Amino acid sequence: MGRMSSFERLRENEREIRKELIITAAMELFEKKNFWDISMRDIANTAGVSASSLYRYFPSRDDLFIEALLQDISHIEKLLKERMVKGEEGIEALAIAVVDYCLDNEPTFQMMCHFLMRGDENPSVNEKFNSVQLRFLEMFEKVVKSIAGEDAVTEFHIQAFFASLSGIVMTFRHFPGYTDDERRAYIHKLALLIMREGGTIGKS
Amino acid sequence: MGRMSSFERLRENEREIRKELIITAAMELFEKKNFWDISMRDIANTAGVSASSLYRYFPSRDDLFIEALLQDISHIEKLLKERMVKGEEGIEALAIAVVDYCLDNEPTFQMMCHFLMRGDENPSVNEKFNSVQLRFLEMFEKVVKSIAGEDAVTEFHIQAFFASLSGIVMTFRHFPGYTDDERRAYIHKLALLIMREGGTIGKS
DNA sequence: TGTACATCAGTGAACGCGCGTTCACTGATGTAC
DNA sequence: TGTACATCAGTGAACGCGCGTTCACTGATGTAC
Repeated sequence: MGRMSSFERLRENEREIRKELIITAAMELFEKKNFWDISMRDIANTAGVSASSLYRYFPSRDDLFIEALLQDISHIEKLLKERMVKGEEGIEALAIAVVDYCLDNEPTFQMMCHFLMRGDENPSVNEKFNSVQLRFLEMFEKVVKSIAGEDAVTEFHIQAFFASLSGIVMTFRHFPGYTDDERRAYIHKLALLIMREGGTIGKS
Repeated sequence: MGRMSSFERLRENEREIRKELIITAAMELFEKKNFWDISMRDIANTAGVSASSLYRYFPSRDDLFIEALLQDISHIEKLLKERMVKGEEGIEALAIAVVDYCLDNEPTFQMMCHFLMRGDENPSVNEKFNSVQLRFLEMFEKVVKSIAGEDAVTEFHIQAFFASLSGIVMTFRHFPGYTDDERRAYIHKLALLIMREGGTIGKS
């Protein structure tokens, strides 16, 4: 960044605050809409600015949402840690917590899947998402190790583990013929199955 | 359907054949394009008809692709069985085969994820996709049981199992910093981890 | 103190695009009597 | 055999939409001298 006058720093701060406000507006919309149905105009309206203003702060819609995703990481981390402190313990409780987060924050989950699926297009967006993905996995690693101990688990296990959970959520999130609660219970069950007995299939 | 004259039956057959040709055209495009970048006009051009003609056969784009997905099921089933016959054996080989299919047929995988993620919108499409999803899972169940035996596995295991594989593929399909081959090897590794030692995390 | 200039947040209007889909129509084929 | 009618595949042109994004501009604030 180099030297900055106090004024410059102040302006820079204000700029960051405004970015923050825009992202907050976007995340408010998550309570009302699908990730895919949120337009730049929606976000602008919610933030109380014009659509063109958004482009002063984010080069594109994708860039904006990547930053929202970045926010979510710390949000999730905090939430998981809280749940762990509250007496729920062990990797299995963590898995349930992760699943619940995905179910209770659909647009975040949609957003993540969106970026995972589109591995092409704008290279700058891609690069940003890649680093977000890495931070995600690091965050999970950190949380798992704080529960199971430093050496109990390899990086690979953790990765396989969280990727599996998202697959289960994705596959059964709208499974037909159940109420929301039943679906959640079902997903919990499958998640625990993976955690506990993944390896026992066909071995008995 | 009731009684049909021979002429009516003939016409009905021709109609089915034309539908087939359209779907084939769509699947040809899978070799060139993303699922999301294939437009009705693209399909029409490839099939050698006008875009408006497609609507004589399919009420909407989604309906068209659902039928393509339906085709894929039998395609995958055949392919998995072939691989199993060729001497590769066991659930683990099956997992690798499934992963490979997803990696080698990106647009099919994208299409599946697309419908899994959009659990709203057109209800008729939804209903169709739900039945496709059920058939998918039944197909996997059938294949697994033909390998591991009728009673070796529960429905739940199989579901958790395939959902996990798709999660792993989705998460690491574009993981940065690897070549395609390395990525594939990495995904194989994670898939096998889930199959073999899912339950051992944090238990040692 | 005043004047000329630079910076930047913010805006309304418009661009440009491509999409899925519909519409009114043609022309071929078969049917009824 | 001929005539009137029904059915349906197929089409080109257009609809209608909403999107992300850009543009030319205003107005406030700070800076240089």
